[in-house]
Amino acid sequence: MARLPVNIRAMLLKSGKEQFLAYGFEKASLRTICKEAGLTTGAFYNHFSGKEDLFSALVDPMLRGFQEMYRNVISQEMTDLSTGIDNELTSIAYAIAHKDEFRLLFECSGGTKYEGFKEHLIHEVFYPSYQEIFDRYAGRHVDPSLVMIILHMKFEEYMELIYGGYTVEEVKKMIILLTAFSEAGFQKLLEEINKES
Amino acid sequence: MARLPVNIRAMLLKSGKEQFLAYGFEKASLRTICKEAGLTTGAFYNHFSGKEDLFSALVDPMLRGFQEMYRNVISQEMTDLSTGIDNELTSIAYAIAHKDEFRLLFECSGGTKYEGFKEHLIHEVFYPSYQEIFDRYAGRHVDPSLVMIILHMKFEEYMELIYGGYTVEEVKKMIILLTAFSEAGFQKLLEEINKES
Amino acid sequence: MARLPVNIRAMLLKSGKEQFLAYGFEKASLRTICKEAGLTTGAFYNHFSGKEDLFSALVDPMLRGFQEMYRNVISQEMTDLSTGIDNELTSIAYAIAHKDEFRLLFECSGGTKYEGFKEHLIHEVFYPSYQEIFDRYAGRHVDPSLVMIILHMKFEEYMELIYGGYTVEEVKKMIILLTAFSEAGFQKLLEEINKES
Amino acid sequence: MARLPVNIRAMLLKSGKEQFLAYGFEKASLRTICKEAGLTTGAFYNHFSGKEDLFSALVDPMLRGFQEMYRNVISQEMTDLSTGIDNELTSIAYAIAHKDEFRLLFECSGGTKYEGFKEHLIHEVFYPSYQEIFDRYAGRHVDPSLVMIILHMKFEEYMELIYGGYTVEEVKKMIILLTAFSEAGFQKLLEEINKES
DNA sequence: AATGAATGAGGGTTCATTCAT
DNA sequence: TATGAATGAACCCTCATTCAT
Repeated sequence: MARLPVNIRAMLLKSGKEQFLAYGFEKASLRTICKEAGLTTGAFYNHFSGKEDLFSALVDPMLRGFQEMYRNVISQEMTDLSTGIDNELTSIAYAIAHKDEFRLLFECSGGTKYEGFKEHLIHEVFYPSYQEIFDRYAGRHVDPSLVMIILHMKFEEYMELIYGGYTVEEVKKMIILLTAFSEAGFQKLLEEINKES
Repeated sequence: MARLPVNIRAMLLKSGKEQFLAYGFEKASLRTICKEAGLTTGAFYNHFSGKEDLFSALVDPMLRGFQEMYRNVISQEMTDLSTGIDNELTSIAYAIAHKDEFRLLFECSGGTKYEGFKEHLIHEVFYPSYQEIFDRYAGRHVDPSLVMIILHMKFEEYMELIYGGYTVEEVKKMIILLTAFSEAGFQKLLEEINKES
Repeated sequence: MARLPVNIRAMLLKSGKEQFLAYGFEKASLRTICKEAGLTTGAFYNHFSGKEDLFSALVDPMLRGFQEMYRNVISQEMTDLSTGIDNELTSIAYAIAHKDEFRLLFECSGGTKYEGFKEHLIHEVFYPSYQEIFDRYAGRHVDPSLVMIILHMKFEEYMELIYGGYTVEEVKKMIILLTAFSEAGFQKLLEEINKES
Repeated sequence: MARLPVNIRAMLLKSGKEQFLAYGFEKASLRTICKEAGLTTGAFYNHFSGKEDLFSALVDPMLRGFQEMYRNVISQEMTDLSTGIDNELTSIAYAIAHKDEFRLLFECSGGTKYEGFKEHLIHEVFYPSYQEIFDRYAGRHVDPSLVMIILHMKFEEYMELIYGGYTVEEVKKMIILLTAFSEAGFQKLLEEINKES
């Protein structure tokens, strides 16, 4: 019996992505993933070493790409604060191009080694540079709680820009406005803080 | 044999809350919940009609209270914009007082009828009034996408204030600062929008 | 539907013993064990916490009993060498009374925490006292290799006495003869060794 | 692409031996055996007809050699009892030279047609001649149970000599001592038996 | 000779729920 | 009301073997 020349791996990635997005890693059924890809669960293991391996295959390439990109962005940011908007746009454009994988990572990774990635990102990756930028900009040590809250808000802004279904063009316009929003807000915040003390 | 006069229902609610918070609704094991409450799974069904009924019992009272409170708050807000900070504080104080239940609702409700409650709240409850307030304040129709993004950021701000482990006093101070942040940001945003058109 | 008042636990122990003896721990199928006991695999877990728990339940009581008995036997043996035959008989009678459990422990425990128990017994429990008795008896240090070989032979003797299907009476007669065999052999062995050096 | 002139069959035999020795026939994974031999499971079947065929190929040549050798040894033994030690040494030297295959046969053959080979050897091959030699030596019919037990002990002695990691020289010395042990023991045994009756 | 994909049954375990007692 | 045993389907994964290419 001739088998169709379809790329089985690609079909597994496709149905895996669908199921993981729909139910999360743990709840997603490998049986269903296989059924939708048209093979038995036994056959699955000729292509991936297990459920988590499939998840990794969906998420890892994007993750490595993002990390590399972020390294470039942050090194620029630390030397030249004015590159902010361009860098944000670069990051978000990348994320939009890998929207599904981001969602997998942030919202469907419970039970995998990627669980808690969002918190890791915020606390270990973004926060230190954020605090430093805030402190430098303010010329004093800014309350970490405030920094963290604003960072969370910023992160949520990104999420909406990524998941909102916007084109990169639309995102660009919005980022300009939202950056105006954030910077004006931050300046006002500093004024208030200085009034206090 | 005399039984201790403990309130079985209360113990189930307590261990249910613990397990749901720790593992989420779906992954939490009813067996474990019952074991921790000191009874068998069979006995459980004399007190609740099922796993989800227990979850509802944890979340529903708070939810009704919150909805009532929110109705009052929003009706004031619509008639007098200056009541903002007080109303926010009222809402957040309520949420802090029911922190666990909020977390159940927002982060542990996957698999229940409350799944997607956060999105429901944002889109169906908060968004309409937000859009109206923004439009009125701006004196023109503000891009719904922008409103939605800022609403999401605002929501994240609340989340952090609720979950951050702050006292109401600390929250009050932060809200004042963060309101300054938001309002200055919003004014700047309007300026930019008006420049564009 | 009335259930028969059979002791389910006992039936599981019975069919578990059968399957473990027939196929060993790893190859034995829990599904089959349950089927033979007349229940579903799900129900099994109301009685035991898992496959190995069932195995332990078969083997542990006997093991604890044997260890206690051995402690008594060996303390006598170390103070009075002439008690040998009685003590051997005591041990072997115990083992015969728990023949199946011994076989489980020695031949069917691969994959459980009891794996390698026979080697443990020989090397850690029997060998040290054997070496000491031999050395004392010979009045010099006996080659450990020889001691170990003779210990293995002794162990095999016990195995045959246990598994051979003999009554305790028959075993008693045989032990007397086999002890004569061993002791005469050992004396001769010592002569030869002394001749050498 | 030129393939290296390695002998695939030999590599399969090598990795098969390793895996079977390490995990036993049943638990050893054919996949792993093939992987270690550097080919796919599919290719395996061009060299062997199945898992058990590979096992046979490891064990059969040695087995035939041993059987032939044993026939010579036993025919001598039956005509001239004094050849005992030399014959034992011959057998054991053969076994040491094929130590791995012996272990495969005796300890790793569960699930193959060779399962129970040790018992077969003892009961069908060794026992008849042993009984005859004993009877002849004693000048009367010796209790088969005793013969069987002593045969088992003898067999265990051989096992230890084979697996103990000794050189043939060391084994020779030990056999002399152990034969003294056995023969003195056996003579004493006969005395006791004759006393009884 | 070799590949690699497929099979299909089987492995132990967990689950929310039911129900006779 | 409480018990604890039972259900039966689902979970991910492994296996020796087959076979078109």
